Amino acid sequence: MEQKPTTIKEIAKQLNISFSTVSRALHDHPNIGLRTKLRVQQLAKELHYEPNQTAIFFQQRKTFTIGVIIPELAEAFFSTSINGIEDTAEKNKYTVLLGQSHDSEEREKKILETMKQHRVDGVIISISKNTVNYEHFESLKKYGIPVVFFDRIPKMSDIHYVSSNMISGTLQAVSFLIKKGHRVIGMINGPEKLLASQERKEGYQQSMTKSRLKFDPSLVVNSDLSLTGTQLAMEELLSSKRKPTAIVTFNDYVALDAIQYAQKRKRKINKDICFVSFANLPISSYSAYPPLASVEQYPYIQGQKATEILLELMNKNKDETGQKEVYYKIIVESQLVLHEKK
Amino acid sequence: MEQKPTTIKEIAKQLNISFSTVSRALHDHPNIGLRTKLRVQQLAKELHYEPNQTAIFFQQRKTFTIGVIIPELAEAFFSTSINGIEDTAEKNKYTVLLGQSHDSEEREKKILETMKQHRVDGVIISISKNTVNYEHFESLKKYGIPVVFFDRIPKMSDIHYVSSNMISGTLQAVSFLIKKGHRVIGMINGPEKLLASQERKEGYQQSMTKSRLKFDPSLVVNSDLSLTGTQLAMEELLSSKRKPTAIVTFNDYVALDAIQYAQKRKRKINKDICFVSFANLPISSYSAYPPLASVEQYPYIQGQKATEILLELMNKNKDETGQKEVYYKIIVESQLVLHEKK
DNA sequence: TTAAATTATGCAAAGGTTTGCGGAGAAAAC
DNA sequence: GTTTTCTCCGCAAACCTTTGCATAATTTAA
Repeated sequence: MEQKPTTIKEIAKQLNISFSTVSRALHDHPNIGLRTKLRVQQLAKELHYEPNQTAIFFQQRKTFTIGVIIPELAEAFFSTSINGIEDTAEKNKYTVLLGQSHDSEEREKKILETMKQHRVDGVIISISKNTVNYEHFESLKKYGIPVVFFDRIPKMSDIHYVSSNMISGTLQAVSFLIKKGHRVIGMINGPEKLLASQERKEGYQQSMTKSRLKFDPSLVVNSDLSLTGTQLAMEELLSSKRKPTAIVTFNDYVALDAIQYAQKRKRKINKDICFVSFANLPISSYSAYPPLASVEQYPYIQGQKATEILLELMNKNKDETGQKEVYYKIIVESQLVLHEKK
Repeated sequence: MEQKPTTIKEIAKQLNISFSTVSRALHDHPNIGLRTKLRVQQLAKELHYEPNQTAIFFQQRKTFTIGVIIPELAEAFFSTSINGIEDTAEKNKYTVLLGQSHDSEEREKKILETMKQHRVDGVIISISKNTVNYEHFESLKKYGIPVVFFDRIPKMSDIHYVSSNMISGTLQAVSFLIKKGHRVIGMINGPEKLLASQERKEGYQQSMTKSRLKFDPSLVVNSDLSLTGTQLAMEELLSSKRKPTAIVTFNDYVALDAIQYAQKRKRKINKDICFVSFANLPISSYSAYPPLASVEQYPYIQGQKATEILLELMNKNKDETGQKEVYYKIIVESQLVLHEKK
């Protein structure tokens, strides 16, 4: 019973005109008679004509598809940013091909490979925290597939990216704690390789200097963001000589793990020790002891911006090629959000 | 600088053979001389030949893409099930085109439309809770695009689906509470239209009857799953004449909202009132008062199964067409998981 | 050697669409 | 009435690949 989709040829045959005429009629091409145009559009509707996109993709060397690769969908930050990506893409008639690296470089490569084969028009990517090799990104360039990075950005020059301002975000967070009277402030940072970690450290250092406090590098420890990684980091901080009374954590997940660990170690949350973190996830509003405040990074906007840049890059290609490229480096401001006590 | 991708024609020209030979050489076709095969494969590698998938898609009338539509990526249940889908798809060389309905029927339709245009080979969908009209699903059938539903399933006959066994899940949940001594048990159910809601009610009723307890329909209230919806539902239960000492909620999000509301109303959690819910999300492990237990629905497995069915449907099409169709109705068993006290 | 069987290669069509170019026919200008 | 100018439409190529069928080349059998 499966009906074959109507084609332009079919319409042409029934109307006894050439299929190029049909094509033009359907596209409101100027060189077309009003009469025939209407006849064609009429019949097209009757036969439920729908253009064969695969043919068009092929013909136009374009797929109106963008590939999106992120580490982990389950993390609220990423699923929210995908909302921004998807909405923007949809508005511009693009669809989203999704891939998760699960923080494996190998998977990341493989997904990128598949996407290249699927001839995506562009790629948005937040790299795996374990990715050390950047060749697979370079290779996309050769094929003229534009790439926009966001949030987790590789240390490469000549790339487009959008990220949130971690330096100023950290500044806000640390200043907030200092204003509350804390003098010894620890930091559980993420993997050192990540740009985001470096910026947090930078921001931490800046605000300490600003307030004429000593910057003690031993108070900045790294976690690989896993539960045990965070616990190790906490252990290190809690057993440090200069007992920190407040800790800034890499994100809310780390914060929650850290808080649980602090409780296990008999620290009274918000008395013995306070927490401030990043991401401002809804999860923390349900938590028993949420961090005092969290730096909102506006993932939706980041996704949106990244997509807008990509759209521009994908369309530019046609017109002005060969000009020296300008690289977009968009910084989305972050904002410390206080968690109200209930 | 942008190099044009190598085509089969290019290889053929350089080797002075016909491009059909090249095609066959690259596919290890039996009718091909070993010498030429090697020569071709050698050159293909040198020129970094990569087949133009869009051409192949077009030629084969297949895109190796499956569309996945879910209500909300941010919900852990769905993002986990997508993991199952993506992994299974990837293993079979399929890619995933993603769309979120955000629980809007209109968006759902639109996404489906776009996916149809993109000529996806099949669709996996968990429908929006506000979808009342099912025409857009029917229409896919006409085009021979197989659809597999999961978790949120429309009330249609002749469909393929996978869902978790809510009846037995609810049975486990309620029995658990009864065994703990509760006699008056309330339920905050989801929207009545959802099959999942009906099944929960069914399970609730069954276990009451089984234990020779009276089934009181006024103890089963519905929430639209929003915060206020849940609060309204809670208000109704708390003000009911027969004070329930335990409540089964539609999912963990509802549970957390309900628990917060109960606290606001000065109920002591796990003393005055206990909660059991569905989904078993990691979120609840961070919560101050998580539900006592939660019914794990194995979203990853659901996604996996749905994809496996879809793969089968997509491949069947070719061979045996016209046979009367068999509809898959896969029930994934659910499992009550107790939350340890710490 | 030659005929027969086998193996390797080429030809050409098909899949649906867009688009530059040329030409037919009609309207306008002289 | 002839030429010029438009307006509208058809032809055909191109995008790249796969594949059935025919044919050329080679091997095997007689």
